[in-house]
Amino acid sequence: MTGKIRRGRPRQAEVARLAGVSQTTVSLVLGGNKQGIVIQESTRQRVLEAARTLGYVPDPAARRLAAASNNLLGVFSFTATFPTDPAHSYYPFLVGVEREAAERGFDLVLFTGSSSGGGRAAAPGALERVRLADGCLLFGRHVPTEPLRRLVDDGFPLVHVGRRDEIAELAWVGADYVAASSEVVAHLVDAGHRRVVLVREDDDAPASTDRERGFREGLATAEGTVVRVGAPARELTPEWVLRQRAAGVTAFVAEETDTGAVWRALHDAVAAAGLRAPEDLSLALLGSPPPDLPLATPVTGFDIPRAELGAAAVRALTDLLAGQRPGATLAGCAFRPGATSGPPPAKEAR
Amino acid sequence: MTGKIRRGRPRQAEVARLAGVSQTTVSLVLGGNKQGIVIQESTRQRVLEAARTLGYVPDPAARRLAAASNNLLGVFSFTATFPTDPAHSYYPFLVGVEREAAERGFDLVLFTGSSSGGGRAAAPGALERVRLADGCLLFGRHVPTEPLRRLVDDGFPLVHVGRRDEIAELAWVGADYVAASSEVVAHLVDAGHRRVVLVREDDDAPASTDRERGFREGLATAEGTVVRVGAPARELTPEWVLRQRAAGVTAFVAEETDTGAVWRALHDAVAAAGLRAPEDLSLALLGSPPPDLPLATPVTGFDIPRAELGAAAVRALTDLLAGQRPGATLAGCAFRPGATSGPPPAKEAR
DNA sequence: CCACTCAACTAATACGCATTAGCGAGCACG
DNA sequence: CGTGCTCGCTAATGCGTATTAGTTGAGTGG
Repeated sequence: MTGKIRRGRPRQAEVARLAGVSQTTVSLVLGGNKQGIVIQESTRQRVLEAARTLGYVPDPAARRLAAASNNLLGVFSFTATFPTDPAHSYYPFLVGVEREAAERGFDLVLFTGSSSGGGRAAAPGALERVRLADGCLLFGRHVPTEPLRRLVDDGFPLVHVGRRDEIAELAWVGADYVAASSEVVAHLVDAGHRRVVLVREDDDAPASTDRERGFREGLATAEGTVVRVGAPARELTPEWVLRQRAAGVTAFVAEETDTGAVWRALHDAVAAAGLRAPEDLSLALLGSPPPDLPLATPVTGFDIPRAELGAAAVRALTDLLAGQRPGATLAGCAFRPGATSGPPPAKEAR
Repeated sequence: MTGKIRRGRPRQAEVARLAGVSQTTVSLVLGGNKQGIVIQESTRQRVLEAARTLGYVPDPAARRLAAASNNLLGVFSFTATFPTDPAHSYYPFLVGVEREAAERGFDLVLFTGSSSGGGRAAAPGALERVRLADGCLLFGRHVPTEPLRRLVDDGFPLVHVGRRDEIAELAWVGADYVAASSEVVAHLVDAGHRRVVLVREDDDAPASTDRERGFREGLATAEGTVVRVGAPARELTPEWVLRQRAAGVTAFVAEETDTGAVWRALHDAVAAAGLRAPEDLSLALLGSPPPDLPLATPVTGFDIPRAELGAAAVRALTDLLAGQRPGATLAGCAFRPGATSGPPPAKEAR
């Protein structure tokens, strides 16, 4: 059978033969030539010409094996990178990742191991595959610690997108939720609110605690309470809202989570109580509203610069590759004035 | 520079030393051992034990070098894979691609060469980079023929997503636009329309000509005109719409393109003319509306099974890799009744 | 004119694993 | 007691590239 023609990829040796030089010379011309070995221009040109003619492309595996690099950056997440529902995807990050990687001459390897069968269970050792690339970007909060530590200990360049503290040596880039949350709350306080409530999930993810910290910072002299809810939809009732208002609360702040459950519940409770923002009270969201819940009015809050974070992650990773220790990047979030907040209602102010 | 400290990962050789066997034996025990070489159980156990003790993990690069394939499928397009505007992206295809690739144990390489700098000009030889993978998926209508031919001639496994006829040996998978377009138009004709206009871009991509063919087939006895526009937004004016109507046209059909420009322009022109679908005229789209243009009413047209096409492309590619010739796949599109079409307005019918 | 440097390459080797060929011991058979 | 086999394992080699250690031929200086 002729079908299995493995003629495909030309090797350096073939380029060498065509150019009438040694394989070493080809490697020197086409590879990095970090040693600064001098090659005559005419020879160089002959080699380049031959390589172009044959369509030579270096083998990433061989390159990697020979202890160099292969211009490949990995992208790994433990959920599918392209889930059926785009709302849960890393698409916004990937926009920045692709742009920045292209700019720096890297191609991207999407490790699909995690999503095998479209199911949940990741194959054991799936993470190990990333070693094919020069370095790897990690997405999502659910990357298990143990296999990760292995890679980190071996000095494999890794950058986690999103804050990640339990492995000290693991580089990460994240958004500055503290500053952004603080800014949103300060905006409310400036508008005249004296009592503000933060509603958050009962969960201690860094993203949540950061927001709470920012909330407190932004309060300054105003008074704030934090309410932790386990089951938002059940606990955030219209009665609860009215009770808070009776106690003098004029502004409600919700944290953003994967599901947007807290914001949804708060929003629904307010509506069910017959109240409207910003006339009767002010509402703010520490993040962006879930994309599947298109509201007529834009919500006061902030936008996470996802594409920028993706790009920053690539930069951090290439820094690592260059042997530099990148400082953990904290990207600023853009304040979104929105239209769900304003001055507290007159009758209740002061 | 001392470089990376190599002490991290143990090699098969070290496992072998600890277990008191040869490296070959370790490879046999831990690797596939496709040859079915017999190893005594006690030896096997000793090797496994040693591997566990040292925390051995195979080096994918070395493994792939030795195995002459790297389990990498390429994804290439001449526009950015993740454009800033998700509407233009291949996301829906990628959903299927990722799923299917994962199922078959392949990782994906996204070649960013095409999008370098976010600009249009592709670096010369960008396509050559795909040789790094075992095979490659091609997206988009604008992949230039010449570099492509090179790869095909070399026997490099390639599958184009979307019909592609000018290179006979190039495998492709596509949607059956002819049948789907025909169905949509027939739906209009059945509803009573006697004069229908198709608006398409002035471009001869197979996807466009197929739609036009389907349009003609669907007309049957009704009368149809095809209008080619170069600059949709400028040429499709409200006046143009009114003129068509005066000439007896009661239904307008637009082709779907990457940008959705034609549909947008048509839609806007109709609205600007003060006309409404389906009361005053019928509108249909040979494809899906751009996702960033959320309309209240669903549009009459058809849905391209993008994820399914992506998956089919991966299957075709792995078939090629296995040495089989895959038949070109034509996936059927689902008719979408929508609510922008109906019977022609009474006063003008007949 | 000979040791000596320098430019421009090349030969040889390492990387970690898979695979192929082969080797020694034990055993059955004639 | 020699031939032939099978079992269980190992030595050797190759994959494609990067790197290190030469090698050669031309020029330089004394």
